[in-house]
Amino acid sequence: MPELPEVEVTRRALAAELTGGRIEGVIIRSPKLRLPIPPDLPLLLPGRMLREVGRRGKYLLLTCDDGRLIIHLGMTGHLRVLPTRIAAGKHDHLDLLFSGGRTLRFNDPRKFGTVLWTEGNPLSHPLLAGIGPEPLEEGFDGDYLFTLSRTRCVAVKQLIMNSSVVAGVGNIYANEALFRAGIRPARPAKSLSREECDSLAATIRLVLAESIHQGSTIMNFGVAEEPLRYHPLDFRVYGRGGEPCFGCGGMLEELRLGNRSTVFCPLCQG
DNA sequence: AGAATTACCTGAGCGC
DNA sequence: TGCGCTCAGGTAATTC
Repeated sequence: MPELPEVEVTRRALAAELTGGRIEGVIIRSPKLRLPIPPDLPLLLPGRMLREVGRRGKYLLLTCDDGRLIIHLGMTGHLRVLPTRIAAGKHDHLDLLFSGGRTLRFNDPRKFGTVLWTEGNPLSHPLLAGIGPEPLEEGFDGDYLFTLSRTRCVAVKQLIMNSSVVAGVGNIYANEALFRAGIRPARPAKSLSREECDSLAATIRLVLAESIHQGSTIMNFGVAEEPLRYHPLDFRVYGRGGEPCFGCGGMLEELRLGNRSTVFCPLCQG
């Protein structure tokens, strides 16, 4: 599932491929997403140039003349740039037809994704206004985490997955960051020391940056026949419950926190 | 305010 | 082969 690194890799690819392109047509094949695709996109978008591709958390912001598309990939959504017109398939919801014959295609089997249009300040849009600091930018560090966690009894893993606390940390990277910081996921957030908050913030930044870097090197964005390859990393704990810890060889344990699969090493994560 | 719960959705993997 | 079941999980909305 796309998490922040996958969204960032997608952002870079879209920016490289489509910045400066003009939207000539819009085809809504299936508007039915959790939030429906606005039916007036085919009237609104043609003639506008794509100026910039930004990101806020896991939301992509496709800034056009006098407005922008807000796109979230949900659990199973993906975007592809097709070099030519290619017949649509199952779960293809939306095509943006660009100048030069290229198509930006949005596909999402599970329909958790989002495509919206806004002409106001995107950061004050209801979906984006309450999102916490970007983990890779100024404002997210151990000091911030420490201060914020003093009154929180919730498990630290749930805290860092809360988008109002920090943007874009999903289940995979929450598991990975806690393992690499040596912190047990079920620890009450308020029990973390200042040093542990420093370590956790730094580790979140590290695992996200690593994955963005590796993802960028294997991007195959233009290949129509294949799904985008994400996740170049072999995860150290995610999906490995019951298997040996790479650190100590002991068996990784699995439990559920906030109804999310949680894997950790009982020895390495004190 | 913080925390817990639920709804949304389909494909994959499983046991039988 | 196929049926029915469980699981995967980001986010918003709802409730406590």
